Amino acid sequence: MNIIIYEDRQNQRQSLELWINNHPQFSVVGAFPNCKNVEAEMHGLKPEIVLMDIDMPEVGGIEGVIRIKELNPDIKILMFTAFEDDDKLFPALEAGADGYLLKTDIDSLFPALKDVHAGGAAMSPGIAKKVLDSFRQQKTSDKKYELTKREREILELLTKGYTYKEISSTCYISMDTVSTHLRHIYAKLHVNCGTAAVAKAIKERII
Amino acid sequence: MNIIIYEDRQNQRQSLELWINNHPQFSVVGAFPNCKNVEAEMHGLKPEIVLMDIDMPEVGGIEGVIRIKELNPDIKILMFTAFEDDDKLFPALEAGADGYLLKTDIDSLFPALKDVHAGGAAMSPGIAKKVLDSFRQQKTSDKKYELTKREREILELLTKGYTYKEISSTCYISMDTVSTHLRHIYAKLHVNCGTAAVAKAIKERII
DNA sequence: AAGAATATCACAGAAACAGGTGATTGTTAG
DNA sequence: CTAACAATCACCTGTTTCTGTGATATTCTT
Repeated sequence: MNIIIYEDRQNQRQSLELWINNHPQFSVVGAFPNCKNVEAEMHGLKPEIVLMDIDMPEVGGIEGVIRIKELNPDIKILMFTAFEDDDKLFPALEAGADGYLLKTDIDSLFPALKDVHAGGAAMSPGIAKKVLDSFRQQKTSDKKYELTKREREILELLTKGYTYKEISSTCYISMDTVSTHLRHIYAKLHVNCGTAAVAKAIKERII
Repeated sequence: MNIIIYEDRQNQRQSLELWINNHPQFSVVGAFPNCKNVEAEMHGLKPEIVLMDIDMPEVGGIEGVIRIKELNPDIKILMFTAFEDDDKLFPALEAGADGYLLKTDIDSLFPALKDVHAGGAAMSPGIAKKVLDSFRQQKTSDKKYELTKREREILELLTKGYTYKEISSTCYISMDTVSTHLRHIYAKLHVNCGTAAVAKAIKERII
């Protein structure tokens, strides 16, 4: 399995390379301090897996992931970094990284390399937790604002872009009643216009 | 570490119990064929981790996760099942499972138990891949409507409930310009009012 | 039976918005 | 260079929405 390493600190890069090359199954075919020339390096060295640091001078790891995945999505990229904060994590995953391993988890490096090579994804447990949480975050509140059935109904029509007039004829009530209901809805959601209400309703899965 | 097992097949349940009890660090304090009485069982046996199958008669594993997490979110739940399909996976994660291990990955059971106990999440590589993919899939339609940077910026402010006036002063542009931008945005999104635009923007993860 | 919550309707003024037309200035890509 | 696009501004008109202040009828709870 051919691997390229991107890591700006020279001693880390070299010891990583040595250590990986010691494993019979893996072979480091290149190691670079940043992603300035990823395109050429991918073409020239044809790695199957890229081990990617994030914080690197000139062209960083997240930009590197974007470029590599654009070039060839089949090249697997395992982030290998000290960063655990969302600012780096989610952009990296969105860019298309196949895994995200913390450097403290170096024991899991070989299994992780095998996992991503097999088409799976590898993540440190804490990272996986963050991903799951963000995945769930969408489905949180529920009854918090205690809208009545009618209010929910009208709010839902509002999110569909209906005007007061359309809502009134859909529900067989007058526009003034629609207006009254929406007034109550705004008060309950602590907003003061339709767009904010719709935003809140959708984000918090009220409708 | 005290563990409860939910697994409908008796021989699997028993051999799992034996095997886990053999490990010095873990102790099975209960094993049941379905989730009919989770509430009582949680109260009586006070487990730290629940190992949860999905397909069980009467009350299944996903319903079990919902009930347990409602009762006490601190109890960690590791799904342990043969199902790899999205129909079971995502509902389980949404319900609040802390990990999802395939039965074929039984080698990873003890590390996974330790990971979830430590507050992390554990997933089989293939499962993690699905989660990452779904995570990314949301942020795809980014270019579908081809909004410009400025348009996205203004749309985002609109979703926050800003009025034209507020947007104009936030962006240091005139209200007429805001109006022009929004007109273009509505045209691109094929809507004709702010609420519909906001609804579409959030639902399709444009902002 | 009284009180609370829900759903309905009305009037009215001020503020905000939608849509049409038209124009200028950069920047970018062919 | 020119055409297309992005971003900006202006004016105008009619419509829609927001907000305040009321009122009535029904149902549900205590």
